[in-house]
Amino acid sequence: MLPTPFAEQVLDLVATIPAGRVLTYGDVAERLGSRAPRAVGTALARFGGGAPWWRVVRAGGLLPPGHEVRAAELLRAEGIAVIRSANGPRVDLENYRWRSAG
DNA sequence: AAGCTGACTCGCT
DNA sequence: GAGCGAGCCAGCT
Repeated sequence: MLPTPFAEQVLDLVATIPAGRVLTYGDVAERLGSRAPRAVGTALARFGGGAPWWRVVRAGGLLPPGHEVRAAELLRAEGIAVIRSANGPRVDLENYRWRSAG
């Protein structure tokens, strides 16, 4: 399967996220002028292999379902503190959320 | 063309 | 703070 144009946009943007910073699915979608965070997740699920998918987290800083452990390790390796909560591991968006345009 | 599914999000309890 | 339900968009069958 070839990446859809939307998926390519997602991968391209995710690739620009600096190490030590994170973005939410909603942020990625919004930066692409879209309102489909779910499509962002799908794109990373299918084609995220070559992109820093762990820098994309759910709203509230929650890690991607089914990839919490893997993402937590990679994030910690970049200096991002992963906090454990009942609903899953999460990062502090206030401190690590990436803002390239303010 | 119509319907189903999904690495989501927001509002309420 | 944590759990449940409805809403939205893009892709696939």
